[in-house]
Amino acid sequence: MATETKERVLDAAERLFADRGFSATSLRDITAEASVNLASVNYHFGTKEALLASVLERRFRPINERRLELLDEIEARASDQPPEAEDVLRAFLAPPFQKQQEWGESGHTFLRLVGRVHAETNEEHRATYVQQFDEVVRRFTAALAVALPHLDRSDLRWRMLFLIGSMAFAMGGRSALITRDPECARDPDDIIESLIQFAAAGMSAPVPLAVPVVPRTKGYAT
Amino acid sequence: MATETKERVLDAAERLFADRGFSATSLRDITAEASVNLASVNYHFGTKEALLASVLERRFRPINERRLELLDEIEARASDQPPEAEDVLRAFLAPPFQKQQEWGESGHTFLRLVGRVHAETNEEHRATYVQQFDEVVRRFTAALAVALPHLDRSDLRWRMLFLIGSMAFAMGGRSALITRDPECARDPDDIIESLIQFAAAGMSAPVPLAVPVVPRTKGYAT
DNA sequence: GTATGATTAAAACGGACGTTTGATCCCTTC
DNA sequence: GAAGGGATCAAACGTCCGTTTTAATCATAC
Repeated sequence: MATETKERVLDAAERLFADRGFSATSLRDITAEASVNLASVNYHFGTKEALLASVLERRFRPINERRLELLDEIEARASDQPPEAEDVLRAFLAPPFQKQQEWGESGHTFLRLVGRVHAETNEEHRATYVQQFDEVVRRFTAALAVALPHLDRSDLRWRMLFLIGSMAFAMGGRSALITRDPECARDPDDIIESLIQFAAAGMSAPVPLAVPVVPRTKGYAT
Repeated sequence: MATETKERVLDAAERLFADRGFSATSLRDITAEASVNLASVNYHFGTKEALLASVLERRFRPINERRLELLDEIEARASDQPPEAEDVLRAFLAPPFQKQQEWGESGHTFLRLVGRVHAETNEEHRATYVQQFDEVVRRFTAALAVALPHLDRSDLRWRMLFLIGSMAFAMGGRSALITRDPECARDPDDIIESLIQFAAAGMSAPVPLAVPVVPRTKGYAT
């Protein structure tokens, strides 16, 4: 059956990419793990690169759809006043963790992969998935700009970068910092709440008065 | 000259590992970039893995020494009362960015590598550098536990994970979120300050169960 | 000048990689 | 039950990998 083989390959690739990274995982590893023939990857997906894109898209599409859905609700509910920053952050941060719970074990595997993909700076690889986030980033940046009017464009962008870093590491969740201490184990709902507390406070933090209101000119440094 | 070849290899490896990742970079890439013979890597470093360890150690040792030095000062200065969380965070976050400025271009390259290494979950690779952070993590965890007494052990660990995620992404700094917008360019000193604001607020955020929800003050200024 | 030990150079090693190829299977459709 | 076509299979393709080997080079001490 075609669909079964494709699913098995996707599952195995997701697991191995998450564990070892893209380059360090061979198609032979994947097909052995999936108990399918080596050639079936190229038959069904074309190339290894396209396989990675499929792995990511299978998970990210529903996550990003859910994010935008929640943001739509927030903006519809408070149409004339600015939305609460915490609500916007929740709409952004919660869906991956909730989908993880839906998806069970392979959902957890996927979150590790996400953390890894976020660190992939390779330009070619990045192009394969960056567009998946394009609309999400644009919409949430705009919503947060309204919810956090004390941040200028640059502050907002940088804090969003910090936010995404926190999220990526929370998703990975396998840092020795946490895993070595069984007392620190948490289920996804608690991680979401901790992360939202942290992120909401960080995003809402005042900016020091010294920061210039005037846009920074080029070559300002040194 | 022995030292010159080693340095050239370390510089090239640092640059290429940062750009492409460990597995995706071949020794032939590195030696071509460094204009040295292929065999010199194995001669001087033994294996590719050991080369990565050398690349990381060359940068991390002075950074972590500086971190501990600053923490020593803080703890000596306020020997009987708890230190300020922001000061502790600054001692942890500032050194990599300051060293980057000392080191110039290759310092910037290294920061990208750090972001990548933090996402490396491969167990064998991790073991090669985790011990470099062992004392740093232990000391700073203890200091933050004193500075932030409203956090229990688990909260503190998780927030430190979020913190390190923010730091790793700030170090990478090449996210499309930032690089696509020249207006958002910042020099390292400003990045440090932004990151410390974000991190201090996030780490200090109240814990919902322990403390009733504090109405968020719309912090426009201090 | 020559011996010596460290460094560089060139070439080759076996193996693993992503991908392609034809043959073969299996299931649908007539 | 024959035909057709998508799916699977074992095998092989050429390439690149990390590492090793062997020879040449260099500086220095005798």
